[in-house]
Amino acid sequence: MDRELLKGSTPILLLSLLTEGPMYGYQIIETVLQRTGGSYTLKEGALYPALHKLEAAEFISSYWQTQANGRDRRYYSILPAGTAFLAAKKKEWSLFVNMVEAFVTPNGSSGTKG
Amino acid sequence: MDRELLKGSTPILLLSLLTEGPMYGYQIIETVLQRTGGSYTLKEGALYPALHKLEAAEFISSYWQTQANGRDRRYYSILPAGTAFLAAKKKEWSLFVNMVEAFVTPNGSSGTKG
DNA sequence: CAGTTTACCTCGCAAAGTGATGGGTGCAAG
DNA sequence: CTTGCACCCATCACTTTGCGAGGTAAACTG
Repeated sequence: MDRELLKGSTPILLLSLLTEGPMYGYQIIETVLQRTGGSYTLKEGALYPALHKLEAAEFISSYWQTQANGRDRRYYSILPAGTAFLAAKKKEWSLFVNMVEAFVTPNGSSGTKG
Repeated sequence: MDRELLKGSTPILLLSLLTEGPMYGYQIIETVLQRTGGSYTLKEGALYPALHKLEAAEFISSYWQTQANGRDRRYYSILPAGTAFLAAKKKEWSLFVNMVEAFVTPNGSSGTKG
């Protein structure tokens, strides 16, 4: 997967994931890895800064939770502002996709065969 | 349009445009501007370095052409290697889009309403 | 006790886009 | 002839983002 293509899509991914419920960092990485069948390993160096930025913007909030075994995990959950931001991002996303596809397939031919 | 989303999509855009025929820099900017209805202004600082990189990789080639009025224009045209590269990029692109959409719409709902 | 897994995080680097800036030509207005 | 604009090329410093590597620490495994 082209890393340059990924740039900018991380917030959408994160916010989308969090609409399914609170998650912690390590879990997010594992989830992305599993759902993409191993083709996309979200890196810690990309995840944590992105999470912190989202939290600083008050799109998500975090809380520490201690498990039965004593380990602490930092859970992130989406805030109303994050949901609104995600909705805006989704629109931007489809605009972006439509734009690129318009150039890639100017005549409208469905050339996306895998 | 989110500029971070655009990162990495420029080569696909450029190569796709050039499959329609040779074009020069200024023309590319104007074309993108018109086709997107003014929503995406491809910047010179993004275009020229991208074009030069593509040429260095021998995906495209350029030639200067003098117009009737004496002005010179640098035309770029796609090479066979560029066509092949574009095909690979297209696959990556659809993989990428499918991946993001899988997270954005996990249940498969077509929620991309304007 | 040592190694692996879980779980958090930061830092230096590379790649790409933005805004600013600059060079030069042709043409119309004053 | 000078000013200004449209055309046309291009580079540079800065910012953002992801990557790879490194660091800390606790619990489980052998």
